[in-house]
Amino acid sequence: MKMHIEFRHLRTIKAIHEHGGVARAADILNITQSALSHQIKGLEDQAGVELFVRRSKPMRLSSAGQRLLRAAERILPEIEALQNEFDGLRGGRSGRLHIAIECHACFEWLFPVLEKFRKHWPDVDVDIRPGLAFDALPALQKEEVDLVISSDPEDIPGVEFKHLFDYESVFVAAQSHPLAQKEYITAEDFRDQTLITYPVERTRLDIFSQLLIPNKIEPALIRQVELTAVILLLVASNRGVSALPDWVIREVKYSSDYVTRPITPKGIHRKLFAAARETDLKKGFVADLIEWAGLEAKSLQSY
Amino acid sequence: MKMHIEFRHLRTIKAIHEHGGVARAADILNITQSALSHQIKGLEDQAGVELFVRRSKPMRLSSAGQRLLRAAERILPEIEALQNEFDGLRGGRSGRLHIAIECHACFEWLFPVLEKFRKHWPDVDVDIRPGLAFDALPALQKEEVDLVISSDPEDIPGVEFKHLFDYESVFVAAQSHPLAQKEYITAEDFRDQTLITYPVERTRLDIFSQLLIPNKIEPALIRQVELTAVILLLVASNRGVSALPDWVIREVKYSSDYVTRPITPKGIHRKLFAAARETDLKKGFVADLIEWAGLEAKSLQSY
DNA sequence: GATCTTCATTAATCAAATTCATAAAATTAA
DNA sequence: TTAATTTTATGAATTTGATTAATGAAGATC
Repeated sequence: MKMHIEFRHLRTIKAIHEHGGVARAADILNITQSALSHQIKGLEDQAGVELFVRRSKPMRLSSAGQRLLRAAERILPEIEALQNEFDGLRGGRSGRLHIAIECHACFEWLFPVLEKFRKHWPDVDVDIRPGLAFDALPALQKEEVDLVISSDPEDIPGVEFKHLFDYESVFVAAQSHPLAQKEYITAEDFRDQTLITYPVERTRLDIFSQLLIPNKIEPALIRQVELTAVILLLVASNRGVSALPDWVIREVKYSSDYVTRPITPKGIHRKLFAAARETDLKKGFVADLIEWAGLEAKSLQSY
Repeated sequence: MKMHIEFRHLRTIKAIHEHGGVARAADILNITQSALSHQIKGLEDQAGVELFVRRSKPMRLSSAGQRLLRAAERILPEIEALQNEFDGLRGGRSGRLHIAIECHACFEWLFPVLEKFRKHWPDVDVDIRPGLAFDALPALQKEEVDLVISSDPEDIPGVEFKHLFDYESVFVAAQSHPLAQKEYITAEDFRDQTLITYPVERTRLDIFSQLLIPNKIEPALIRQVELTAVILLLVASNRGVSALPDWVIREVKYSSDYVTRPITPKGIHRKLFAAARETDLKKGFVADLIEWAGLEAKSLQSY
């Protein structure tokens, strides 16, 4: 009454069927014929079912045996794929790279990087997860995510922040907008404006975290828009103002009817980092992605 | 460097994930915590991959571990279903009943029987296979098929023929047909007729095996038609004559513009049998099907 | 900081898969 | 037909490897 079905049994059934006989199967499986005979007997005992028809000599699968064979043919490839995947994982050829981005606009430059990445590391399972952007760093520690794009480095054991590039958060408005006349923009200037932002928490928007929250200023109206191109469109047609990373504006040029101005006399300057677990940084594909992200960033700066 | 992935490992991964921790999982699996620890270590060694993150205490699945979990959740239900199926098989509740029919017309009375059967034995995998009707008996021995409906019992070891019912193969023609005047039909009568038959080999048609072949008579034309109703339609509209089991004609009455006559003075009388392996005859569902087939046959006779 | 969990490790034990040697049954060849 | 060959089954010995018990270390929790 012991002995469960094991992979060994599935392999046995498959081999016996494919090579027509226990002896031949035993050869293929590098095992004695006796072992297979015992194995089958054991399996038939515990299942309480005849797996083979023994009327004629090279014994054939019974109907129950055929049912088992079908299961084997579905299950075995699955487990082999898994083994291969682990082999690839060990060799660093395959793996998982789930990226959490804290900065919404980062889609813009991340996509071309991921395109290149996909080509070079086809066996790596890439994904972007903007959803859990809030507590991305804990998720990184828990291995729920493998890379975080963030502007706020923290000192977390086991997690390393790699500097990607610097950027400036700039004010954008239509050419005809009154504030377009000013040399630079201040917090006060936003008080009676319609501010267009990405649909994320305020704390994750530079304009709030760096300017409006410290100065306790609330814009007249906030309008949330998903796509960068649409934000710029709305700004150009004077439906509001916005604050965006400088490279976004250089990249997306659907209209030139807007102007940019620094925010505060010195401007809001920020850095962007890629955070990954130290153990993962040794992996080729993680290192590559970070390197390519830096390169892509540079090419954006050089306009 | 030994140890393959086994079902035990899949169950372990699943249990650890579901119950959040090795100790709790061990409890569920009726095994010591130590055993699981060893098991995981062994698996990680052979896969060469860390399956768990051990940074924090109730340890969590790593990305590789999550991949393994996904596989486990696909594979385990499959093997459990198989176990249940075998349990049912042992109890005679489930099983396979693939039927080969040698007589084409038998569809007619077999379908209602199978309807009843399906209701009483929902876990039995029923199928009709008219395709391999030629060498059905060898297929029965090889367990490629489980029941054969045949008119020609043979003495095969391990196979038993159960008598179902007697029938007569009768001649059918339009009322206006010249042969409709005769008391009975002879082989000679077919020489200048268009004979309508089912699209199967001649040897499997009573009219050929019992009359035309022994008498070396060839009909003027043979037309093959699949459906019984269509055969009777064609006969009624005088496009040819046919020979069918008497119960078929009683059953299908789309037209009454045809008459039936015995073939030869005594008529062609035949018996129909169900053949099954002796070992299967003990099974409840096989016995039931044969019994119900007999009953259905009787109800056909009683018109 | 003391206590309680949770997991890892070592050595011993125990179960079961495999092997070896051999028999039995069926198939094929002579 | 017998003889030779192939194929599967069996029993006892062996080896493998999974499990356990006992204990230690490292977090977590209060």
